[in-house]
Amino acid sequence: MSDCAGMNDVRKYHHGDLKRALIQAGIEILRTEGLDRLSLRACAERAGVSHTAPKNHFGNLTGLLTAIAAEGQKQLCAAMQPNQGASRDDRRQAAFEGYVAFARANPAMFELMFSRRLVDFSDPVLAAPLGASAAILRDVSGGMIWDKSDAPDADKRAEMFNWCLVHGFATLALQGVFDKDGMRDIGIADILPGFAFRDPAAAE
Amino acid sequence: MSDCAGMNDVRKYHHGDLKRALIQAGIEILRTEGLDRLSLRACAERAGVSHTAPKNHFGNLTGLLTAIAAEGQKQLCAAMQPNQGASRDDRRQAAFEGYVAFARANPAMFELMFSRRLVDFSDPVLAAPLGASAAILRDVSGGMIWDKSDAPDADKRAEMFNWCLVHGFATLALQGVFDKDGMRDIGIADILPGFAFRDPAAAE
DNA sequence: CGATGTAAATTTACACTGTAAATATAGAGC
DNA sequence: GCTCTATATTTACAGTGTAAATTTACATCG
Repeated sequence: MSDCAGMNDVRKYHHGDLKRALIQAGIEILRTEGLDRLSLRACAERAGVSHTAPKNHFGNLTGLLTAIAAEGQKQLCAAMQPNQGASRDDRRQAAFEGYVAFARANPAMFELMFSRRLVDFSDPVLAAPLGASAAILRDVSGGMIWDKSDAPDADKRAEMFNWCLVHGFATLALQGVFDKDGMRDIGIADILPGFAFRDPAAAE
Repeated sequence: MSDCAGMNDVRKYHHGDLKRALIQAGIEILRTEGLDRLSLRACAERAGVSHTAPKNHFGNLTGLLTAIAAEGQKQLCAAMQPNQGASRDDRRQAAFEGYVAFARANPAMFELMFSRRLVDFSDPVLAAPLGASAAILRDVSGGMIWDKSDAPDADKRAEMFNWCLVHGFATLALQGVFDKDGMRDIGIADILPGFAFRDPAAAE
Protein backbone atom coordinates (compact mmCIF):
# COMPACT_ATOMS: atom_id res chain seq x y z
CA MET A 1 0.00 0.00 0.00
CA SER A 2 2.62 2.46 -1.00
CA ASP A 3 0.22 5.04 -2.43
CA CYS A 4 0.62 8.78 -2.41
CA ALA A 5 4.21 9.93 -2.40
CA GLY A 6 5.50 7.08 -0.35
CA MET A 7 7.01 9.16 2.39
CA ASN A 8 4.61 9.39 5.28
CA ASP A 9 1.57 7.26 4.70
CA VAL A 10 -0.93 8.87 7.02
CA ARG A 11 -4.19 8.86 5.10
CA LYS A 12 -5.99 11.95 6.25
CA TYR A 13 -8.55 14.27 4.80
CA HIS A 14 -5.91 16.76 3.91
CA HIS A 15 -3.43 14.87 1.86
CA GLY A 16 -0.44 16.88 2.92
CA ASP A 17 1.56 16.74 -0.28
CA LEU A 18 -1.10 16.26 -2.90
CA LYS A 19 0.58 18.56 -5.37
CA ARG A 20 3.65 16.41 -5.60
CA ALA A 21 1.60 13.22 -5.47
CA LEU A 22 -0.48 14.30 -8.46
CA ILE A 23 2.59 15.13 -10.52
CA GLN A 24 4.11 11.79 -9.59
CA ALA A 25 0.87 10.03 -10.52
CA GLY A 26 0.91 11.74 -13.88
CA ILE A 27 4.50 10.69 -14.53
CA GLU A 28 3.65 7.09 -13.73
CA ILE A 29 0.60 7.14 -15.96
CA LEU A 30 2.72 8.50 -18.79
CA ARG A 31 5.24 5.73 -18.30
CA THR A 32 2.82 2.85 -17.90
CA GLU A 33 -0.29 3.80 -19.88
CA GLY A 34 0.65 6.57 -22.27
CA LEU A 35 -0.40 10.12 -22.95
CA ASP A 36 -3.92 9.17 -24.00
CA ARG A 37 -4.71 7.87 -20.57
CA LEU A 38 -3.34 10.90 -18.76
CA SER A 39 -6.37 12.75 -17.40
CA LEU A 40 -7.20 14.85 -14.40
CA ARG A 41 -9.44 12.15 -13.06
CA ALA A 42 -6.87 9.41 -13.59
CA CYS A 43 -4.21 11.36 -11.69
CA ALA A 44 -6.65 12.08 -8.90
CA GLU A 45 -7.73 8.47 -8.64
CA ARG A 46 -4.14 7.25 -8.56
CA ALA A 47 -3.39 9.75 -5.81
CA GLY A 48 -6.44 8.52 -3.94
CA VAL A 49 -8.44 11.74 -3.95
CA SER A 50 -11.62 12.93 -5.59
CA HIS A 51 -11.49 14.02 -9.19
CA THR A 52 -11.90 17.69 -8.35
CA ALA A 53 -9.16 17.85 -5.75
CA PRO A 54 -6.45 18.85 -8.27
CA LYS A 55 -8.25 22.10 -8.94
CA ASN A 56 -7.10 23.52 -5.64
CA HIS A 57 -3.45 23.06 -6.57
CA PHE A 58 -3.31 23.49 -10.32
CA GLY A 59 -6.42 25.41 -11.29
CA ASN A 60 -7.21 23.32 -14.33
CA LEU A 61 -5.96 20.48 -16.47
CA THR A 62 -3.42 22.64 -18.25
CA GLY A 63 -1.90 23.60 -14.91
CA LEU A 64 -1.37 19.99 -13.93
CA LEU A 65 -0.03 18.95 -17.32
CA THR A 66 2.33 21.91 -17.33
CA ALA A 67 3.67 20.92 -13.92
CA ILE A 68 4.20 17.36 -15.15
CA ALA A 69 5.92 18.68 -18.28
CA ALA A 70 8.18 20.84 -16.13
CA GLU A 71 9.29 17.77 -14.24
CA GLY A 72 9.96 16.11 -17.60
CA GLN A 73 12.05 19.06 -18.72
CA LYS A 74 14.16 18.68 -15.61
CA GLN A 75 14.69 15.03 -16.43
CA LEU A 76 15.57 15.86 -20.03
CA CYS A 77 18.10 18.39 -18.81
CA ALA A 78 19.63 15.78 -16.53
CA ALA A 79 19.80 13.32 -19.41
CA MET A 80 21.89 15.80 -21.40
CA GLN A 81 24.57 16.21 -18.75
CA PRO A 82 28.06 15.08 -19.81
CA ASN A 83 30.65 13.37 -17.71
CA GLN A 84 32.80 15.66 -15.66
CA GLY A 85 35.75 17.12 -17.50
CA ALA A 86 34.43 16.19 -20.91
CA SER A 87 35.65 18.19 -23.89
CA ARG A 88 33.25 20.34 -25.82
CA ASP A 89 32.93 17.74 -28.53
CA ASP A 90 32.11 15.15 -25.92
CA ARG A 91 29.68 17.49 -24.22
CA ARG A 92 27.92 18.06 -27.49
CA GLN A 93 27.79 14.35 -28.13
CA ALA A 94 26.41 13.76 -24.65
CA ALA A 95 23.78 16.44 -25.05
CA PHE A 96 22.56 15.13 -28.39
CA GLU A 97 22.59 11.48 -27.47
CA GLY A 98 20.97 12.23 -24.14
CA TYR A 99 18.24 14.27 -25.78
CA VAL A 100 17.34 11.55 -28.24
CA ALA A 101 17.72 8.76 -25.69
CA PHE A 102 15.36 10.54 -23.32
CA ALA A 103 12.75 10.94 -26.04
CA ARG A 104 13.04 7.27 -26.92
CA ALA A 105 12.86 6.14 -23.31
CA ASN A 106 9.98 8.45 -22.41
CA PRO A 107 7.95 8.91 -25.58
CA ALA A 108 4.72 9.89 -23.85
CA MET A 109 6.41 12.40 -21.58
CA PHE A 110 8.40 13.83 -24.48
CA GLU A 111 5.27 14.28 -26.54
CA LEU A 112 3.54 16.03 -23.68
CA MET A 113 6.54 18.27 -23.00
CA PHE A 114 6.44 19.79 -26.46
CA SER A 115 2.70 19.85 -27.04
CA ARG A 116 1.48 23.41 -27.18
CA ARG A 117 -2.13 22.33 -26.86
CA LEU A 118 -1.57 20.60 -23.54
CA VAL A 119 1.10 22.72 -21.94
CA ASP A 120 1.19 26.43 -21.13
CA PHE A 121 4.67 27.49 -22.17
CA SER A 122 4.24 30.85 -20.50
CA ASP A 123 3.84 29.22 -17.10
CA PRO A 124 6.74 30.26 -14.83
CA VAL A 125 7.33 26.69 -13.68
CA LEU A 126 8.75 25.94 -17.11
CA ALA A 127 11.18 28.82 -17.22
CA ALA A 128 13.97 27.28 -15.16
CA PRO A 129 14.18 23.81 -16.75
CA LEU A 130 13.70 25.17 -20.28
CA GLY A 131 16.41 27.72 -19.62
CA ALA A 132 18.76 25.05 -18.31
CA SER A 133 18.37 22.95 -21.44
CA ALA A 134 18.91 26.00 -23.61
CA ALA A 135 22.05 26.75 -21.65
CA ILE A 136 23.46 23.32 -22.39
CA LEU A 137 22.77 23.72 -26.10
CA ARG A 138 24.34 27.16 -25.98
CA ASP A 139 27.41 25.78 -24.31
CA VAL A 140 27.99 23.06 -26.87
CA SER A 141 27.21 25.41 -29.77
CA GLY A 142 29.36 28.38 -28.85
CA GLY A 143 32.24 29.17 -31.16
CA MET A 144 31.14 26.69 -33.79
CA ILE A 145 32.77 27.35 -37.15
CA TRP A 146 30.69 27.01 -40.29
CA ASP A 147 29.84 29.12 -43.27
CA LYS A 148 27.67 31.40 -41.13
CA SER A 149 30.34 32.04 -38.53
CA ASP A 150 30.82 35.62 -39.61
CA ALA A 151 27.18 36.58 -39.08
CA PRO A 152 26.51 38.90 -36.15
CA ASP A 153 24.33 36.34 -34.34
CA ALA A 154 26.58 33.40 -35.13
CA ASP A 155 26.33 31.87 -31.67
CA LYS A 156 22.57 32.21 -31.54
CA ARG A 157 22.29 30.67 -34.97
CA ALA A 158 24.51 27.81 -33.97
CA GLU A 159 22.41 27.17 -30.89
CA MET A 160 19.23 27.21 -32.94
CA PHE A 161 20.82 24.96 -35.53
CA ASN A 162 21.70 22.31 -33.00
CA TRP A 163 18.40 22.55 -31.22
CA CYS A 164 16.42 22.18 -34.44
CA LEU A 165 18.50 19.26 -35.57
CA VAL A 166 18.26 17.25 -32.38
CA HIS A 167 14.63 18.07 -31.71
CA GLY A 168 13.62 17.31 -35.25
CA PHE A 169 15.43 14.01 -35.10
CA ALA A 170 13.82 13.03 -31.81
CA THR A 171 10.36 14.06 -32.95
CA LEU A 172 10.45 12.39 -36.33
CA ALA A 173 12.10 9.25 -35.04
CA LEU A 174 9.43 8.96 -32.38
CA GLN A 175 6.71 9.19 -34.98
CA GLY A 176 8.25 6.38 -36.92
CA VAL A 177 8.98 8.50 -39.95
CA PHE A 178 12.41 6.90 -40.24
CA ASP A 179 11.17 3.34 -39.89
CA LYS A 180 11.88 2.49 -43.49
CA ASP A 181 14.66 2.02 -45.99
CA GLY A 182 17.14 1.15 -43.29
CA MET A 183 16.95 4.61 -41.80
CA ARG A 184 16.03 3.10 -38.49
CA ASP A 185 19.63 2.26 -37.70
CA ILE A 186 20.95 5.74 -38.39
CA GLY A 187 21.45 7.65 -35.17
CA ILE A 188 21.76 11.31 -34.39
CA ALA A 189 25.53 11.02 -34.32
CA ASP A 190 25.47 9.72 -37.88
CA ILE A 191 23.93 12.84 -39.32
CA LEU A 192 25.42 15.47 -37.04
CA PRO A 193 28.05 17.38 -39.01
CA GLY A 194 31.44 17.58 -37.38
CA PHE A 195 31.83 21.33 -37.20
CA ALA A 196 35.06 22.80 -35.98
CA PHE A 197 35.39 25.26 -33.15
CA ARG A 198 37.03 28.60 -33.32
CA ASP A 199 39.39 27.99 -30.48
CA PRO A 200 40.21 24.30 -30.13
CA ALA A 201 41.98 25.04 -26.89
CA ALA A 202 38.75 26.40 -25.44
CA ALA A 203 37.01 23.14 -26.15
CA GLU A 204 38.35 21.76 -22.91
CA MET B 1 -20.77 17.70 -59.83
CA SER B 2 -19.05 18.02 -56.56
CA ASP B 3 -21.46 20.42 -54.83
CA CYS B 4 -20.95 19.15 -51.29
CA ALA B 5 -19.52 22.30 -49.77
CA GLY B 6 -21.97 24.91 -50.87
CA MET B 7 -22.07 24.62 -54.61
CA ASN B 8 -25.32 22.83 -55.20
CA ASP B 9 -27.18 22.90 -51.97
CA VAL B 10 -29.67 20.13 -52.52
CA ARG B 11 -30.14 18.84 -49.02
CA LYS B 12 -31.04 15.23 -49.34
CA TYR B 13 -30.91 12.30 -47.01
CA HIS B 14 -27.87 10.89 -48.69
CA HIS B 15 -25.38 13.67 -48.80
CA GLY B 16 -23.65 12.52 -51.92
CA ASP B 17 -20.10 13.55 -51.12
CA LEU B 18 -20.07 13.55 -47.36
CA LYS B 19 -16.57 12.15 -47.15
CA ARG B 20 -15.07 15.13 -48.89
CA ALA B 21 -17.40 17.52 -47.09
CA LEU B 22 -16.28 16.25 -43.70
CA ILE B 23 -12.61 16.62 -44.57
CA GLN B 24 -13.26 20.12 -45.85
CA ALA B 25 -15.18 20.95 -42.67
CA GLY B 26 -12.24 19.75 -40.61
CA ILE B 27 -9.81 21.88 -42.59
CA GLU B 28 -11.94 24.94 -42.06
CA ILE B 29 -12.28 24.29 -38.35
CA LEU B 30 -8.50 23.95 -38.09
CA ARG B 31 -8.04 27.25 -39.86
CA THR B 32 -10.68 29.24 -38.03
CA GLU B 33 -10.98 27.68 -34.58
CA GLY B 34 -7.87 25.60 -33.97
CA LEU B 35 -7.03 22.01 -33.21
CA ASP B 36 -8.79 22.00 -29.86
CA ARG B 37 -12.14 22.58 -31.48
CA LEU B 38 -11.69 19.90 -34.11
CA SER B 39 -14.05 17.10 -33.14
CA LEU B 40 -16.12 14.50 -34.89
CA ARG B 41 -19.29 16.25 -33.87
CA ALA B 42 -18.06 19.66 -34.95
CA CYS B 43 -17.17 18.35 -38.41
CA ALA B 44 -20.52 16.61 -38.71
CA GLU B 45 -22.43 19.70 -37.64
CA ARG B 46 -20.55 21.90 -40.08
CA ALA B 47 -21.32 19.42 -42.85
CA GLY B 48 -24.97 19.46 -41.83
CA VAL B 49 -25.29 15.81 -40.82
CA SER B 50 -25.79 13.94 -37.58
CA HIS B 51 -22.82 13.40 -35.35
CA THR B 52 -22.62 9.69 -36.11
CA ALA B 53 -22.68 10.03 -39.87
CA PRO B 54 -18.87 10.18 -40.17
CA LYS B 55 -18.61 6.66 -38.84
CA ASN B 56 -19.81 5.22 -42.14
CA HIS B 57 -16.95 6.85 -44.02
CA PHE B 58 -14.07 6.95 -41.58
CA GLY B 59 -14.81 4.34 -38.95
CA ASN B 60 -13.75 6.45 -36.03
CA LEU B 61 -12.24 9.78 -35.08
CA THR B 62 -8.72 8.68 -35.94
CA GLY B 63 -9.86 7.81 -39.45
CA LEU B 64 -11.28 11.27 -40.02
CA LEU B 65 -8.30 13.06 -38.51
CA THR B 66 -5.94 10.94 -40.59
CA ALA B 67 -7.83 11.85 -43.75
CA ILE B 68 -7.62 15.53 -42.82
CA ALA B 69 -3.92 15.16 -42.08
CA ALA B 70 -3.40 13.49 -45.45
CA GLU B 71 -4.93 16.51 -47.13
CA GLY B 72 -2.58 18.68 -45.10
CA GLN B 73 0.40 16.62 -46.21
CA LYS B 74 -0.61 17.22 -49.80
CA GLN B 75 -0.74 20.93 -49.15
CA LEU B 76 2.64 20.85 -47.42
CA CYS B 77 4.09 19.02 -50.38
CA ALA B 78 2.68 21.67 -52.71
CA ALA B 79 4.15 24.41 -50.53
CA MET B 80 7.62 22.92 -51.01
CA GLN B 81 7.51 22.97 -54.79
CA PRO B 82 10.15 25.18 -56.43
CA ASN B 83 9.79 27.28 -59.51
CA GLN B 84 10.31 25.47 -62.76
CA GLY B 85 13.91 25.16 -63.80
CA ALA B 86 15.28 26.08 -60.39
CA SER B 87 18.76 24.91 -59.48
CA ARG B 88 19.25 22.40 -56.72
CA ASP B 89 20.26 25.14 -54.32
CA ASP B 90 17.11 27.02 -55.19
CA ARG B 91 15.05 23.89 -54.87
CA ARG B 92 16.46 23.25 -51.46
CA GLN B 93 15.77 26.80 -50.46
CA ALA B 94 12.21 26.54 -51.76
CA ALA B 95 11.59 23.28 -49.93
CA PHE B 96 12.86 24.60 -46.62
CA GLU B 97 11.16 27.95 -46.80
CA GLY B 98 7.96 26.36 -48.00
CA TYR B 99 8.01 23.85 -45.18
CA VAL B 100 8.42 26.47 -42.50
CA ALA B 101 6.03 28.90 -44.15
CA PHE B 102 3.34 26.24 -44.32
CA ALA B 103 3.76 25.44 -40.64
CA ARG B 104 3.52 29.11 -39.75
CA ALA B 105 0.49 29.69 -41.95
CA ASN B 106 -1.32 26.54 -40.81
CA PRO B 107 -0.18 25.91 -37.24
CA ALA B 108 -3.20 23.82 -36.23
CA MET B 109 -3.02 21.66 -39.33
CA PHE B 110 0.73 21.23 -38.95
CA GLU B 111 0.34 20.15 -35.36
CA LEU B 112 -2.31 17.64 -36.32
CA MET B 113 -0.25 16.30 -39.22
CA PHE B 114 2.61 15.25 -36.98
CA SER B 115 0.67 14.17 -33.92
CA ARG B 116 1.02 10.46 -33.41
CA ARG B 117 -1.80 10.40 -30.90
CA LEU B 118 -4.33 11.80 -33.36
CA VAL B 119 -3.18 10.37 -36.65
CA ASP B 120 -2.64 6.78 -37.75
CA PHE B 121 0.61 6.91 -39.68
CA SER B 122 0.11 3.39 -40.95
CA ASP B 123 -3.06 4.40 -42.78
CA PRO B 124 -2.57 3.98 -46.54
CA VAL B 125 -4.05 7.40 -47.29
CA LEU B 126 -0.90 8.94 -45.85
CA ALA B 127 1.55 6.91 -47.90
CA ALA B 128 1.39 8.95 -51.10
CA PRO B 129 1.67 12.49 -49.70
CA LEU B 130 4.30 11.48 -47.14
CA GLY B 131 6.27 9.77 -49.86
CA ALA B 132 6.05 12.82 -52.07
CA SER B 133 7.45 15.08 -49.37
CA ALA B 134 10.21 12.61 -48.66
CA ALA B 135 11.02 12.56 -52.37
CA ILE B 136 11.46 16.32 -52.41
CA LEU B 137 13.79 16.19 -49.44
CA ARG B 138 15.70 13.37 -51.08
CA ASP B 139 16.04 15.36 -54.24
CA VAL B 140 17.47 18.43 -52.57
CA SER B 141 19.73 16.32 -50.32
CA GLY B 142 21.27 14.00 -52.90
CA GLY B 143 24.98 14.36 -53.47
CA MET B 144 25.46 16.74 -50.59
CA ILE B 145 29.10 17.01 -49.54
CA TRP B 146 29.95 17.13 -45.87
CA ASP B 147 32.19 15.25 -43.50
CA LYS B 148 29.93 12.19 -43.67
CA SER B 149 29.90 12.03 -47.45
CA ASP B 150 32.00 8.88 -47.50
CA ALA B 151 29.60 6.86 -45.37
CA PRO B 152 27.72 4.12 -47.20
CA ASP B 153 24.32 5.70 -46.54
CA ALA B 154 25.47 9.23 -47.25
CA ASP B 155 22.39 10.18 -49.23
CA LYS B 156 20.02 8.75 -46.65
CA ARG B 157 21.87 10.57 -43.91
CA ALA B 158 21.74 13.81 -45.82
CA GLU B 159 18.02 13.43 -46.33
CA MET B 160 17.51 12.74 -42.65
CA PHE B 161 19.71 15.64 -41.72
CA ASN B 162 17.70 18.09 -43.75
CA TRP B 163 14.39 16.70 -42.63
CA CYS B 164 15.36 16.89 -38.97
CA LEU B 165 16.65 20.40 -39.32
CA VAL B 166 13.63 21.84 -41.05
CA HIS B 167 11.07 19.94 -39.02
CA GLY B 168 12.78 20.81 -35.77
CA PHE B 169 12.85 24.44 -36.77
CA ALA B 170 9.20 24.50 -37.73
CA THR B 171 8.11 22.66 -34.60
CA LEU B 172 10.13 24.70 -32.14
CA ALA B 173 9.34 28.00 -33.81
CA LEU B 174 5.66 27.17 -33.68
CA GLN B 175 5.86 26.49 -29.98
CA GLY B 176 7.44 29.86 -29.40
CA VAL B 177 10.69 28.43 -28.12
CA PHE B 178 12.60 30.99 -30.19
CA ASP B 179 10.54 33.97 -29.09
CA LYS B 180 13.36 35.42 -27.04
CA ASP B 181 16.78 36.96 -27.28
CA GLY B 182 16.12 38.18 -30.80
CA MET B 183 15.95 34.65 -32.10
CA ARG B 184 12.54 35.40 -33.51
CA ASP B 185 14.01 37.15 -36.52
CA ILE B 186 16.34 34.31 -37.45
CA GLY B 187 14.88 32.23 -40.25
CA ILE B 188 15.56 28.75 -41.45
CA ALA B 189 17.82 30.10 -44.19
CA ASP B 190 19.98 31.75 -41.55
CA ILE B 191 20.93 28.52 -39.85
CA LEU B 192 20.97 26.18 -42.83
CA PRO B 193 24.61 25.38 -43.61
CA GLY B 194 25.64 25.94 -47.20
CA PHE B 195 26.83 22.48 -48.07
CA ALA B 196 28.39 21.85 -51.41
CA PHE B 197 27.27 19.22 -53.89
CA ARG B 198 29.38 16.51 -55.39
CA ASP B 199 28.63 17.38 -58.95
CA PRO B 200 27.83 21.07 -59.35
CA ALA B 201 26.80 20.42 -62.93
CA ALA B 202 24.11 18.05 -61.71
CA ALA B 203 22.66 20.80 -59.60
CA GLU B 204 20.75 22.06 -62.56
C1' DC C 1 -9.51 26.16 25.81
C1' DG C 2 -13.04 27.31 22.54
C1' DA C 3 -14.50 29.98 18.58
C1' DT C 4 -13.61 31.33 14.11
C1' DG C 5 -11.51 31.66 9.65
C1' DT C 6 -9.43 29.41 5.89
C1' DA C 7 -7.29 26.07 3.06
C1' DA C 8 -8.21 21.57 1.24
C1' DA C 9 -11.16 17.97 -0.21
C1' DT C 10 -15.81 16.18 -1.37
C1' DT C 11 -20.29 15.91 -3.49
C1' DT C 12 -23.22 17.10 -7.10
C1' DA C 13 -24.28 18.75 -11.50
C1' DC C 14 -23.51 19.94 -16.28
C1' DA C 15 -21.92 20.33 -21.05
C1' DC C 16 -19.17 18.09 -24.08
C1' DT C 17 -16.70 14.17 -26.25
C1' DG C 18 -16.42 9.41 -29.06
C1' DT C 19 -18.63 5.11 -29.74
C1' DA C 20 -22.03 1.50 -30.19
C1' DA C 21 -26.63 -0.44 -31.37
C1' DA C 22 -30.95 -0.19 -33.32
C1' DT C 23 -33.69 2.16 -36.62
C1' DA C 24 -35.04 4.79 -40.76
C1' DT C 25 -34.28 6.29 -45.48
C1' DA C 26 -33.12 6.43 -50.30
C1' DG C 27 -31.34 4.71 -54.25
C1' DA C 28 -29.38 0.73 -57.25
C1' DG C 29 -30.05 -3.61 -59.55
C1' DC C 30 -32.72 -7.27 -60.98
C1' DG D 1 -42.27 -3.45 -58.22
C1' DC D 2 -39.39 -5.77 -55.30
C1' DT D 3 -35.45 -6.55 -52.45
C1' DC D 4 -30.72 -5.39 -51.05
C1' DT D 5 -27.48 -2.36 -49.41
C1' DA D 6 -25.11 1.76 -48.44
C1' DT D 7 -26.03 5.83 -45.92
C1' DA D 8 -27.82 8.63 -42.27
C1' DT D 9 -30.49 9.13 -37.91
C1' DT D 10 -31.97 8.35 -33.28
C1' DT D 11 -30.96 6.89 -28.86
C1' DA D 12 -28.01 5.54 -25.28
C1' DC D 13 -23.78 5.29 -22.62
C1' DA D 14 -19.19 5.85 -20.52
C1' DG D 15 -15.81 9.11 -20.15
C1' DT D 16 -13.86 13.90 -19.89
C1' DG D 17 -13.02 18.87 -17.59
C1' DT D 18 -15.14 22.39 -14.99
C1' DA D 19 -18.06 24.96 -11.84
C1' DA D 20 -20.75 25.58 -7.50
C1' DA D 21 -22.07 24.38 -3.12
C1' DT D 22 -20.77 21.70 0.82
C1' DT D 23 -17.97 19.32 4.20
C1' DT D 24 -13.78 18.58 6.73
C1' DA D 25 -9.63 19.56 9.27
C1' DC D 26 -6.26 22.48 10.68
C1' DA D 27 -4.30 27.02 12.21
C1' DT D 28 -4.87 31.19 14.35
C1' DC D 29 -6.35 34.15 17.79
C1' DG D 30 -9.27 36.01 21.74
